[in-house]
Amino acid sequence: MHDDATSATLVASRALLGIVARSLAPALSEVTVPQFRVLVVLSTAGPLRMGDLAERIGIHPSTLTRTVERLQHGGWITRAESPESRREVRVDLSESGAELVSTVTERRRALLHEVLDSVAPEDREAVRRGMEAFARAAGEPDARDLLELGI
Amino acid sequence: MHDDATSATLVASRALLGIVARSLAPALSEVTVPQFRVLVVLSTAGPLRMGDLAERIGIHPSTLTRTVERLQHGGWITRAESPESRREVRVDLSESGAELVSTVTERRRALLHEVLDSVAPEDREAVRRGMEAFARAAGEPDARDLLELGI
DNA sequence: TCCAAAGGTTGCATTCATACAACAGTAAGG
DNA sequence: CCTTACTGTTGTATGAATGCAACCTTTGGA
Repeated sequence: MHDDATSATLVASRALLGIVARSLAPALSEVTVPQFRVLVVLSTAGPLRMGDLAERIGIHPSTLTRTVERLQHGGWITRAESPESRREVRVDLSESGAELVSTVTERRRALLHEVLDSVAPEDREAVRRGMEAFARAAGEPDARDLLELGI
Repeated sequence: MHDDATSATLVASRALLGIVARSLAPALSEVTVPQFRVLVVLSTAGPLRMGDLAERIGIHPSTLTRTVERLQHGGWITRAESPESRREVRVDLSESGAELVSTVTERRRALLHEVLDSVAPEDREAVRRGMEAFARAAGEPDARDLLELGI
């Protein structure tokens, strides 16, 4: 019965994907997708130990060592001995790293705003209400799923 | 003025991304993202010559040669001499390849349907109308943008 | 004090994507 | 015909992600 809504949402999802992709583009010219994943996790979870970070992302610690090495070299993160234990390594976003992530978010927001500017005024309330209802029904997406796309 | 709608859309976009990611997961356990890109282009554009395909995806022809080699080896595409000119190579989806792509689309549709199932009935019309209005305002996303995400 | 567990890193090996340059075969125009 | 342009592939090189196994440090417990 709500196949119309499904189709409409499918189409809208394509449009949204375009926006997401465009918001991501500048970041992906600086770092790779797996690298950006690391930055995103750090930006939402805060500083983490290598092991925990690897665990969250779902990669082997040795892989993370190399990726983090590259990120540090690029100045996107900081790596320091943990204050608690000298064998633990604490990774955190650098200023540039935090900025890179927030650039993406802001750009996405700006692009959305732009689109909504061109929504017919009489439809705007439906968009707000529809999107809210949809988000409510979908619930928070699993972080693991989002990471798959590097987001 | 429509900041509420922007925020709502931003949140909804995260939910949608989760769905897109989940719909993509099974395919990405079979082929890589760049490989899937090739399949998607073929599924929308139909059979193409190597050169045109490389052009659409935006990669070097020699890169495509290798990627196509892997896809053919996996049985996802077919490669044949063009009927028009013996120096041209015509690439097309195999049955498995077409199936892989449609699996993703169908899965996405199913997941969306499921979410919409749990939208409060009184909101359903708003979702449909809102999504339609949004998609209309956003327009067709640039194929280049979508490819960025491998979609 | 000494040994086992915890936490990371290094060595090593693969796979993939990527591009450039050089090349081979084919088509088309003169 | 013969030369030039077109099409795609091979040779070569690089960089990134990835995992496993071995290893070094540091902790913590006995």
